[in-house]
Amino acid sequence: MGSKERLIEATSELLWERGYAATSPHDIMALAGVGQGSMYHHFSGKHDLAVQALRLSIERAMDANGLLDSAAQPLERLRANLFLPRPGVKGCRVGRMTQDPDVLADPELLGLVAEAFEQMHRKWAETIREAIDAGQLPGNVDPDDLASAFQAVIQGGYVLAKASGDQAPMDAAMRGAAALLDVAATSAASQQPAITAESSLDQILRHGVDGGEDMAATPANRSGGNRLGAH
Amino acid sequence: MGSKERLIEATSELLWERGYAATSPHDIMALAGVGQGSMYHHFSGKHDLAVQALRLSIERAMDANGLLDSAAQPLERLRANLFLPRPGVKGCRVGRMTQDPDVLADPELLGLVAEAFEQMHRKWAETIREAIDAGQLPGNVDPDDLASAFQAVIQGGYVLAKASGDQAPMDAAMRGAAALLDVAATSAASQQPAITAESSLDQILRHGVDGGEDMAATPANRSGGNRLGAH
DNA sequence: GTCTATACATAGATAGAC
DNA sequence: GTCTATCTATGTATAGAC
Repeated sequence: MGSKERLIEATSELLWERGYAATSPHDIMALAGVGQGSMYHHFSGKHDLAVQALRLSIERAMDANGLLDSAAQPLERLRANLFLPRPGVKGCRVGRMTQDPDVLADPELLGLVAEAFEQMHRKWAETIREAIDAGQLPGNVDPDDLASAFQAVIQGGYVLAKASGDQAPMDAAMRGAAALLDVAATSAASQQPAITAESSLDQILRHGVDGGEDMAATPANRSGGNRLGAH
Repeated sequence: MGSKERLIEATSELLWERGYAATSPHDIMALAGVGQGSMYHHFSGKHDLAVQALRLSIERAMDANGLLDSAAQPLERLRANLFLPRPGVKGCRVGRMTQDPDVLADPELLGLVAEAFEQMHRKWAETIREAIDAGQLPGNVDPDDLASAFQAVIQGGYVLAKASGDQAPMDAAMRGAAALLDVAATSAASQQPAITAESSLDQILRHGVDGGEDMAATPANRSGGNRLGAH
């Protein structure tokens, strides 16, 4: 690995650990093990170095979330992505940048971060749409809103973990989000059957218990079978 | 307002806008309109100033979330708190601190942040417990997990808003979280009635519509009924 | 209590030798 | 391509006058 790559790697690490504003060229050179001459030969300065390092970090972060693109059932992809191992206490390489004043003031750096979040949002929303289409989630939730909520719970999970110095609150947040997702999935699965079952009860009550016809083949029966099959 | 108060107010604002590491004593003095002599007379240094300013910020942030302690129905308090107006693009005065390297390295500052998050967590969890006890949320969700999820979705909402420079993604995240909460509430509301309805149906089915023998009361039927009750 | 003057380290970048 | 030397501005704090 040449000096240039080592400098990019070092910058990427320091951007993660200390952010942009608090990282000095001196820190980078020390971690990369190169002198000032090399750094200013390969890069125009701190900004240039940060742009290239951030591109690398974002590329890696997107790859780590490739699970959303897998071939599994959409609902399962959502759950699996929530429970992806994430280094809460170290924080998010990308989300971290949003709190750095010098990043916010730098259109190029901020643009990279914004684009990354938009791209992840599209992935989440697409998978949620598939889940709704497959009847795995209720049709009355907005996929874009839900996508933002999942992005937020992950980013916020990092914040909780860093605040406490402990992974536990982030894991708890993911479990809480997954629990709500499960309730929604159950609701979607029971929606059609539940309505049917209720109306069949209404029918029975309306027609009387000894009315007679078709009992075994009631929707209630099928609903039980469908629900088992759905999961 | 004396120099001391002005200095604390100015520090509080700058901690919010630029964080701790990127805020210099010079910035603070300029914003407060006082000289160096005043600052080092009232405070031992930057750290001391930050501690007192952060205490103030936290106090205000807790007050802003006092809604969770209101007398309204617990579920409504949860929803209302999600939809509290929040300055997404400006970020969270408290959560912001978790991304500052100099805060993470300062036990006193980090301790204040950690304590604030714990306190908010207790508020959320307590309200969620009340909602479950009131039958407004399903009994099988963990209040602590759900509390962490709500804290995270808010903190993450700030991150999304700062990344995009737009309040919209944060609002979307809150709507998404509220939608999941609503599904859970609907599920809880239908739970008790559902059990009753289902068990009455089971009874009808078990005793037979035509006086017959248990044909309708197959395991498949009961499993469908039980699942409605259990979830 | 508040001011100005001063001190010392670090940030970020340039110059020029090898 | 890489190194050391140098430069200017800023961060953080102290000294001492008023």
